[in-house]
Amino acid sequence: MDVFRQNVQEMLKGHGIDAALIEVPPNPTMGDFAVPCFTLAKKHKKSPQQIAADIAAILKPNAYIIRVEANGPYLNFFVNTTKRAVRVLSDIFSQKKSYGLLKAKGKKILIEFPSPNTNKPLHLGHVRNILLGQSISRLLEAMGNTVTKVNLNNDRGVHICKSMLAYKLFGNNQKPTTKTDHFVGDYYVLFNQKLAEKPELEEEAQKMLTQWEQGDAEVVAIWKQMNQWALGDFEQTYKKFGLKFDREYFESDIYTKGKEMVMACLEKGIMYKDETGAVFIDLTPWNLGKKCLMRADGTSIYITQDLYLAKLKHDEFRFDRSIYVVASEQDHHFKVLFKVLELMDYPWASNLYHLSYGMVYLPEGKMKSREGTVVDADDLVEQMQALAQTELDKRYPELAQKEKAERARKIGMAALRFFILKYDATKDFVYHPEESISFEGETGPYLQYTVARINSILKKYGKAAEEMVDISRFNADEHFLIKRLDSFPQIIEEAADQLKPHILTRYLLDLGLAFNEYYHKHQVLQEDKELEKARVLLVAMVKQVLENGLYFLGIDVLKEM
RNA sequence: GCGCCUGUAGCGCAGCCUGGAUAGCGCGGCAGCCUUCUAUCGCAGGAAGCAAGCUGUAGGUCGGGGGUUCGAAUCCCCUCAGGCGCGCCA
Repeated sequence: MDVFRQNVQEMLKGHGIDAALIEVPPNPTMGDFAVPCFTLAKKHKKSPQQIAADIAAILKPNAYIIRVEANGPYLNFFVNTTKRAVRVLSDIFSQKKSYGLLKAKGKKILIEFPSPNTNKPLHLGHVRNILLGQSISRLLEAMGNTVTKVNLNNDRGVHICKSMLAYKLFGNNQKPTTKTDHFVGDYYVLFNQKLAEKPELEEEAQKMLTQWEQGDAEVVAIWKQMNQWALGDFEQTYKKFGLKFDREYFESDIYTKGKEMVMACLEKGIMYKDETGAVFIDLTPWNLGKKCLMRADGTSIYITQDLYLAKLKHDEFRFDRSIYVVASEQDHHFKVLFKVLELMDYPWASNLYHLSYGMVYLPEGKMKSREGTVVDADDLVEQMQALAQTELDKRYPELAQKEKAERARKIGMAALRFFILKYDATKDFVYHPEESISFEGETGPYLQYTVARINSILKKYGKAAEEMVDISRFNADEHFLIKRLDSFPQIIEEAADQLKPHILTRYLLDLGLAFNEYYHKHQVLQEDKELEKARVLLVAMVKQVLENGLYFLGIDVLKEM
């Protein structure tokens, strides 16, 4: 715990004030810590104002807390800003990239994402999924956990058969001419178009699934071919996001094991067969209704394989916690899944967690993959980079093509990542490409630009920042910046504990904003060399923290914009 | 019908879990700083606003009602509106 807060706690010990009452005042001019005295009023039969004044008069400041003031019904504590500055700056200076990291937690955490279906390419929704998964993985690692990233390929089921059927009927054995996952997706769209004319296709797709499960040679051959196309080029998309998995699962490998688990439950009486022969579980006591786990014809259902996969993941990794990053549309599915596993008596069932996230819309409206009106992930990445490129062309027509393309890539991705991660995951939002790439406002490029500005100052300074500076030269604005830097480790911990990257984005914007205000008010490089040295250290540390924070969002910084 | 999520300035969001001091931030307004072949370390006046920065300013029944509390955006109940789900799809 923070040495300053500890001091406040100790000061309050003899006054019957619970440490839980200590809070941070809304405004920095009110001090660094505060205690509201309302609750003491009854006990002491005095007004809170009087109590605050009385206690303030008795409390003795020390080396850490240099001032205690009564402010109306509040007790306000002011820390020794010099001591804080020394500690914060030397922490960042010595820890560099590790500033904000914690070794303590040491849990084994599994995180599953983005788990695509192999009948269509990745789209905007997957992008949110991937960005959340990556960011949360990094945050959890920062807390000293071992994070295992796994991906489940949903490569079997009726939906897969639909694109297969369309290809079989209308594909004329054509080979892909486009990115191969897109090629597969086009047949899924085609299926749904043809379905409007020929409703019997629905039944045919279902029949195809049965044939697939029975190992029909022709069906399996089409399946293999199309899956290879889909999966092969998913890799390309993952690469653009720098995404690698520690373990990949395939639904086609595991679904039969799920059926075995269901059969076992049937024997134990946890599940039952209805009059048609389909297997159900009754979850009405938990207000989750009845759930079918196996069809009368013996074919498996999505949840069936998920039952086994949960167990398999535990068998393989002995996780302390297993996180599923999946859209909120499936909230119900996961409630059911976790409840069934609990009823099956797996002790680890309580360590499963569904990280649910909302929809992403575009200004044009909702995406429908059946109609092919999705925003494709690859197109989106490309579009963002093109937007960044245009911006750079305007500003630096002289810049070498190669350098410009590299900057455009980083800026485009930063725009995308930051815009998507800045929203609370539970919420739906509209993605505005143009707005996200703006260099002003709450964007990734704004923060990259802030870092680039600092780089520019440091470059002009010409030397490395030195640790030993005259702290007494810092003014209130500088101490305010330092206070911000001081809170970074807590922010990381909070974002990691709550699995909420948006807490971090908010912090980084605050810090960036605070720095830019400072930048305009005070000149870093100047005549007074002692002051210059101190300011150089401060801005270098601001840069370090911005970079550390952006890392957890997967955003690269640039030397120059 | 039932369940879950959401409702905070013109628009987009944070704050709600862990109740406290004037409800923050961004975009857009307005007024400036400023910029105008480099303000990413720099700065005369005028004009313009092409601007990736900053300041000030306007703008709020925290969806509505009730309750708990010394104190409610925050907790509880009711209610209205929107989204998602309640599949032998995934």
